[in-house]
Amino acid sequence: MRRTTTLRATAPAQRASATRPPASRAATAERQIFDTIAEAIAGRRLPPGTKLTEEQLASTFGVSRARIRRVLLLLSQERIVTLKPNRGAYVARPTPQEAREVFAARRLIEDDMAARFAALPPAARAAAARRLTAHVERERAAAAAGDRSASIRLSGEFHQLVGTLAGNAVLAELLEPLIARSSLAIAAYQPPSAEDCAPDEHAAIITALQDGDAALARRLMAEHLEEVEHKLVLDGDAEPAIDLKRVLLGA
Amino acid sequence: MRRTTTLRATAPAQRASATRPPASRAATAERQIFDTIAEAIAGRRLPPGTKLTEEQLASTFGVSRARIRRVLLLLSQERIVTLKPNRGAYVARPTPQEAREVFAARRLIEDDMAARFAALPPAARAAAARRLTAHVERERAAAAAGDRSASIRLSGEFHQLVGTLAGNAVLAELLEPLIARSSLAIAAYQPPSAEDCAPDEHAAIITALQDGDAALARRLMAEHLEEVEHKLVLDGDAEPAIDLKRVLLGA
DNA sequence: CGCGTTAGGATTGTCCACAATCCACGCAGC
DNA sequence: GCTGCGTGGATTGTGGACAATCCTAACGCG
Repeated sequence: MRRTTTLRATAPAQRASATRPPASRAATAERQIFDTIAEAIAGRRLPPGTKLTEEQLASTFGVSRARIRRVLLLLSQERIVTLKPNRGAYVARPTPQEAREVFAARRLIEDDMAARFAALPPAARAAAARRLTAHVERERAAAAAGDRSASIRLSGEFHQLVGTLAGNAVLAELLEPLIARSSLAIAAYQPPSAEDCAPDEHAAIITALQDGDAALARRLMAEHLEEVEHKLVLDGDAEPAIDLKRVLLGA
Repeated sequence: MRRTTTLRATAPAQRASATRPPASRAATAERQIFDTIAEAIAGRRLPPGTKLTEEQLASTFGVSRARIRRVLLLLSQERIVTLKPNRGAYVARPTPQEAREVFAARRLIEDDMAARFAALPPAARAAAARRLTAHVERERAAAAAGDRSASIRLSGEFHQLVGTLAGNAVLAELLEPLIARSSLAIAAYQPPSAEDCAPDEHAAIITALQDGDAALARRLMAEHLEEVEHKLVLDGDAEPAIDLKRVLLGA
């Protein structure tokens, strides 16, 4: 037997809000599997291109293949996983173009969210800022402990949290897969030398949000996202197959 | 046998781009079913709350229940359909809050798209504007023919087309379910007296886009969306169940 | 007469076995 | 030695059967 891909069952943070206490047992189990895989991908323990065999996942989580199948379908809907017919599921590899577009979409949405957050009534704003501050503390702790995977996850969750607290749930839902796709783009295109997203920038954003300084918050958020994007190497080396075709057509 | 819900098999416009000519036969069949149902919902032939029985859908489309099941899962991901565990699938009924948030998200995204479109290089912009104009012609024809369902569908497709032509595919993907959800909100909250989206407003937007007048295009687009939203009656009458509870608590 | 209870029927959820598809390897032919 | 073509093994896709769940309605009891 070949060495199976490691998928440690770290219980990830609950996704969205758990409305119903009991809910459906099956549905929650499925969500846990979803979150575990999504988190492993976002945390870059499963790099782009990794094959996700149904059987392996089924035995890993101790469930039937049918359930894995549904989870993979859901993951493919978020563009985190690519489903090739009769070939199986693979961790998605965004194209440079797609990566740029994802970041553009994030800038648009998160700019609006920053403005929205800053416009919150003072009391709610203060409470929300406290939650953000507590979150950044956890980011700092993970960074200090050298836990790279946790750092990455928490950094994404920071942005998600800003969106959730900003008060438009629909926009926050749209943001969620974009953050995951960003992480995928980073995994694919960030040179190993570059540092990840520092908690300090997040802290600066919080200060602006807390003060209700919408203009500053938006500027900092935009700069923060641009900085992350600019660390990526998105030019050059297109797909080898395409290159080949061009060579043949050009020759 | 009871009268089955009418789901005429009008072949809807191809969704996104059909990259591969053969592709997977099953996948395309599934997409067709998806599109047919989605279009029936968006066209308000299936109003919010309608029960979507797996068996009925399966026999209607002549496929197995398993495939219907996948389609319903996908539809529920787009928030067009609500999946209640052990209860089945229902056409979603957005809350007033959700409806407002959907329109807010649309304003944000479509404002950006209008700006993007207006900033296109002149040649591409002219070509794109021609496609929009051709589309509005079809809207006019449907309106003149009194085909309400087609009018609604084409009106949604206009916005989708602006997004597609504006050049950010990721944003255009995000917009798609938002348009469907808008249609659902309209079905739920627009009084029967109100008129639908008129093609003339679309034509005015096209002119501004064509001229590269970003400021005007953005303003017209924003006004257009606001007008649609303001026709809805989103205040008052919360869920009856909630009302009951409040009465009991208050009494 | 109203409420709680309990079968009945229908619908959804799950699993399992089989069919279809595809890649990798090996082999003949040039 | 390289190219092209079958064959084997593994993996995915599909259908059908069965189990679990829930609503409806009738029934009996207080």
